Amino acid sequence: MPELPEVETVCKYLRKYVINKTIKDVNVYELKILQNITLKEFKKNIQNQKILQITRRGKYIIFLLSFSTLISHLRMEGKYFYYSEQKFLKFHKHKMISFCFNDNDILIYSDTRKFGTIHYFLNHNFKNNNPIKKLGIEPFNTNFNELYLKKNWLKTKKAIKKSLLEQNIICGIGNIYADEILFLSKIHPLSVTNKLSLTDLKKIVLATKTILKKAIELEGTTIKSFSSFQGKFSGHFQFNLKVYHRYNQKCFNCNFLIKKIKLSNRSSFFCDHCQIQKK
DNA sequence: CAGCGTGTTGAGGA
DNA sequence: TTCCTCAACACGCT
Repeated sequence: MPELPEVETVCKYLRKYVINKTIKDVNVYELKILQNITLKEFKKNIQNQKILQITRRGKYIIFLLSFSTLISHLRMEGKYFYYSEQKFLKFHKHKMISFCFNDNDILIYSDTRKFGTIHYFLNHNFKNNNPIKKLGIEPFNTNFNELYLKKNWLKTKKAIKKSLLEQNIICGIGNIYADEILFLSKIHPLSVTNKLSLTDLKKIVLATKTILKKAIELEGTTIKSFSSFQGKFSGHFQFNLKVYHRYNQKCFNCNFLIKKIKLSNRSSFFCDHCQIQKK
């Protein structure tokens, strides 16, 4: 579900509700959510820590606590819910973890497919550790430009669509926005990555920044199940999608029909007529 | 009932 | 090394 704009939106709402709250206790319902720490150690350490800051890196949400760091990934369907009453806990069939604050408000992480993860560090030194360590550049970083891509894609022969999804080069782009970026850049998803010209790379950079910025403004894309917070805030970027999910519909530029192919088992939508393939 | 999927990882093979 | 496909994770939806 969530790509950079959706995660950014979730962060925005989380900040609104839980900044400066102190965690009293935590309940873990699905042990597998904890990636790098035992339940015992986690529970012991997190008590009485205050949430100082909430930031995003790639598709990860980073909770900076008084003396530790909690890093959450929503994978496909993870969602946060916030309540002032404990009784709402029982309505969440797929909850993986819940936090209870000093004022007895609660934050629930719910995930129907249970793919979500939490990494927990006993300090603030998370940047030099996985999963954050392996992430590539942020799309809004000023150093993200055509020269960065040229350098990193010099030897990359795979399809450009796949390259865009590699989080260790650029982080935050997922299947939806990759298709949209390539459409706006007029580049075919099967184009060989290192055959792209500097001009093409420049187009990709510009399209990436433009699309992600717009999607953040519209609070993300709601196709199937995405809601950013409390299950009731959904995005509006779906009304701005130019190719994604538009199979067999007319291209907004040229009226040819949008095509759909499978690339690494993921759907790719594109316009065969507008998007040029470099072999 | 079978197939699908907005994400990530690892195995196995070419 | 590099790249690919497939499976796994688990569930609701079509």
